Amino acid sequence: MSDAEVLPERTRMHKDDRRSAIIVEAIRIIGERGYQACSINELAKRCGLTTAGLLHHFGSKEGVLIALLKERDRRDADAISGRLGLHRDQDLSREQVLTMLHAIVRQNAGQPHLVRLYAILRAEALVENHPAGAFFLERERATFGLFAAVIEPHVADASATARQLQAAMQGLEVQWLRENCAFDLVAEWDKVADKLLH
Amino acid sequence: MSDAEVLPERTRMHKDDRRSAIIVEAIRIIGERGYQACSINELAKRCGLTTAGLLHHFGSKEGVLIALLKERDRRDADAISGRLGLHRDQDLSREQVLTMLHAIVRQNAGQPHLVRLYAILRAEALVENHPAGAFFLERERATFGLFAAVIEPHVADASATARQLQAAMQGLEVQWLRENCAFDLVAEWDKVADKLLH
Amino acid sequence: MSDAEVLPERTRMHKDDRRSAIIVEAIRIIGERGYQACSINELAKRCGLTTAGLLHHFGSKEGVLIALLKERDRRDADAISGRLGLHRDQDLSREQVLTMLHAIVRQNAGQPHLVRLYAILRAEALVENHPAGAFFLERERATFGLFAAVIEPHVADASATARQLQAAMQGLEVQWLRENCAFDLVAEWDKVADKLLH
Amino acid sequence: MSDAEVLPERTRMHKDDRRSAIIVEAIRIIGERGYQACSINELAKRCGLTTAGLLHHFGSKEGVLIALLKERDRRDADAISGRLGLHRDQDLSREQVLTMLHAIVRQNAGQPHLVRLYAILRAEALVENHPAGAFFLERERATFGLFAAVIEPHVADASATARQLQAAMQGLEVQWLRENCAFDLVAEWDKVADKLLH
DNA sequence: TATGAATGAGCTTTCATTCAT
DNA sequence: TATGAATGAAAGCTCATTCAT
Repeated sequence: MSDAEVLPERTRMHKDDRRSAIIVEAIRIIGERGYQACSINELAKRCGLTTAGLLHHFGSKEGVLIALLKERDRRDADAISGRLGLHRDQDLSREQVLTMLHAIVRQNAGQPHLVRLYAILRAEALVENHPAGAFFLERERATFGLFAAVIEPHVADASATARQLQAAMQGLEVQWLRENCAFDLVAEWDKVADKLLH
Repeated sequence: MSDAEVLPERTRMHKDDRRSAIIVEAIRIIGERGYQACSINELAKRCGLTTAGLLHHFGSKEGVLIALLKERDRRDADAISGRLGLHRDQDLSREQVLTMLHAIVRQNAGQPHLVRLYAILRAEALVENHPAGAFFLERERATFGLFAAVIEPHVADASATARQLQAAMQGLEVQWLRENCAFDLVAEWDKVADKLLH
Repeated sequence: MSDAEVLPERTRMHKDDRRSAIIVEAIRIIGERGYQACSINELAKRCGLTTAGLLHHFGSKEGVLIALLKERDRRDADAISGRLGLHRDQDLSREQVLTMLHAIVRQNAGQPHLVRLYAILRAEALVENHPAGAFFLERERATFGLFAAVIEPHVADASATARQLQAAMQGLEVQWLRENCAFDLVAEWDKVADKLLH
Repeated sequence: MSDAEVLPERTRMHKDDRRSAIIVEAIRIIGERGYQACSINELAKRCGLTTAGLLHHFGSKEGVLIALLKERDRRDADAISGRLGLHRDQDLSREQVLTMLHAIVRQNAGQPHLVRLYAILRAEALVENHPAGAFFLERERATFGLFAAVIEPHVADASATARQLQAAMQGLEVQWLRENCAFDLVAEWDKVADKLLH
C-alpha cells in the first residue's frame, strides 16, 4: 500500500514499448523467484501499472511467460545458433568449436540474471503441465542438435559428447549461481570443454 | 475428476510411523510440483489426514521440507559417503573410483522420483531465502569435497575435476528427467566420468 | 439458524461509497464484538461483498480499523474540538464550559453504538502492539489537553480536574452500556461535572 | 517448536496446585491480551503442560475464565467488602469512608497486572454473550451497592455519588494503565474522591 | 491503452476441543 | 494426572482473472 518501492513511468505507453518493458521486468522477477512463485500483481507493480493493465497485454500469467520465452528465443537464436548455426554447412575446426562454446559461456557469464532465469525455469519446467515444459523440451533438443552437428567431425560419439557438453555447461552454471558467481565460470568451462572434446 | 484419489487409512498412527508416511508422500508431491507450488492441504489429503493433523507433526510447511531433507540426508550419507567416505583414509584406485561413481548413478537411476525431487529443489533453492537454500549450499559443498578427496591421487587439478563430475552428473540427470528417462543414464554417465578422469 | 441474515446489494459501487458503507458496518460489528474478535469475513458478508473485495479497499483487517479511526477522528474533531477548541483563544465562563461538556455527552447519548465502539476499543487498545494503541494514546491526550485548556480559568488544579472529568465521563459511559442504557447518562453526567468543577 | 521460552516445572502436580498455578498464569496472559485474544495453547505452554492437560482441569477455555473470576471474587471479597462490608451495620464517618476507598486504590496501585485484567475484561465483557458478562454485571452492582451503603450518611444523593465514585475510579485506572502507570494513581484518586464526597 | 471493483478458489496457520491411552 | 494424535472450523490474506468503464 504505502511503501511504493519504485513506481516508474505510470504513463500511457505504446503497445510494443509496454510489452517490452514488462518482459524486461518479468525476466528479473521470474529469475529471482521462479515462475510459479512470482505473482503478476508484483510484476505489474514493478512495471508501474495495474494487474489488469498488465493482463490487457498478455491475457494471462502464462501468456507473460510464453511471450518472454519467445522473445528470449529470438535473441538466443542470434547468440547461439547465430554463432554455431550459421556455419552449420561448413565444417568448423576443433579450435573454432571451442572458441564458439567459449563465446557462449562468456556471454552468459556477463548476464547472470539471465542464467538464473534459465536455470530456475529449466528445472521448474520438469513438473507436469508446466507452461514452459514444451519450450524447454524443444530448446534443449535444438541445442543438443547444434552441439552434435558442430562437433561431429571431431569426436567418435558426437551424440554422447553433445549431451555431455550440454550437461556440463548447465551443471556448471547452477554451481556458479549457488556460489554467487564466486568462481570463474568461463575458465572452468574451458577446462571441461577441452576434456570432453578429447 | 475423481477427487477421491487415494484416501488411505484415516486411522490413528504412532508418531514415527505417521512422520515417515508423510515424508514419503512429501517426496512424491514435492518431486512432482516443487516445494513452493505444492500445498500442505493436498499433502495432508494424500496422507489421509487433516491439514491440522499434519501440522501437528511438523509445525509448518517449511517444517515438512526441513524434516524431509534431514531424513534424506541421513539416508544419502549411507549411500554416497557410505560408498566414498568410508574409504577416505585409504586411497582408491582409479577403477575403484569409477566403480563407486557408477554405483551412485545406478542407484539414482533406480529412483527417478528422488532424482526429480533433488533436481527440482536444487534449482528452486537458488531463489533468495528459500528454506532449502542452506541445505543445498552445504550439501553441494560436501559432495564436492568427497569427490575431490577420492580423485585426488588420479588427476592434476582435483578441485576442477570434482566440480566437473558434479556438474556433469546433475546436468545429465536433468536431461534424463526431461526426456522421461528415455536414455540410459548410467551408460551416459560412465562415458563422461571416464573422460573427465582423463 | 438463518445464515442469510443481511445480504444487501452485491452491486458494484464507487470507491468512496463502498469505503463509507464498509466503515459504517465496521463500526457496528467492532462495536458489537471488539476488533480482535470480529472477522473481516463476517464484515464483508454483512457489506454484501467478498472478503477479497473488502480487502481490495483496505488492504488488511488492520487497514479497516485504521481507516475507521481516522474517519471517526475527523468527525469527532467537529464534535469535540469543534465545540471546545474553536473558543480556545477566548475564555469561556464556567457555565459555558458546562454547557459544552453537556452537549458532548448528550450527543454521545444519542449514539450508543459509537459509545460502545470507543468503550470497547479503548480498553482493547491497552494490550501491547494493538493497532489502535497509538491512536488512543494520542486521542486521550488531545481530549485531556482540550479539557484542561477550557477549565483553566475556573479551577485551581486544571490538570487534575481535566483528568477527573475524562475519567468520570468514560467510566459513566461504561456503566451506562453495561446497564443497557437504563439510566439517564446526560443527567448523571451533569451532576458529576458540576461537582468536579467545584 | 524450538524456542521453548520458559518451560517450567513439567512435573506431575497435585490437582489443586496445578489449578492454582494455571489461574495465576491465566491472570497474566488474559491481563496482557484480553480473553478472546489469548489462546489456551499459549497458556498451557506457559504453565508447562499440554493443552489437553490444561483442559483436563477446566474443561474448556471458558471454564478457565470462570474459575479465574470465581477465584478472584473470593479474594476481592476479602479486600473490598472485607474493608467496607463488614462495617456495613455501623455507620462510618466521612473520614473513615475516604480512608477505606484510599486503601482500595492503594492496593490496586500495587497490582497493576490485576488492574489491567479487570480493565480489559470489564470492557470486553460488554460484548453480547461474553462469558464474563454476568460476572461483571453482578460485580459492578455489588460494588455500587457497597459504595452507596457506606456513603449514605454523608451525601444527599448517595446513589448518584456511588456511581460517580465507581466511574471515576475505573476511569482513572484506565488512564493510569494507558500512561504506563506514569502518574500517582492514589494521589489522583484522593483528590477526586474528596471532591465527589463534597 | 489502461483502470478499478470485484470474485472464487486457494493458501498457511491457529484455535478449541475430543478421545484413546 | 496428563499426554499425544487428530479434527473441524475459522482466520487473514494472496492470487489470477473478469468485466464495465
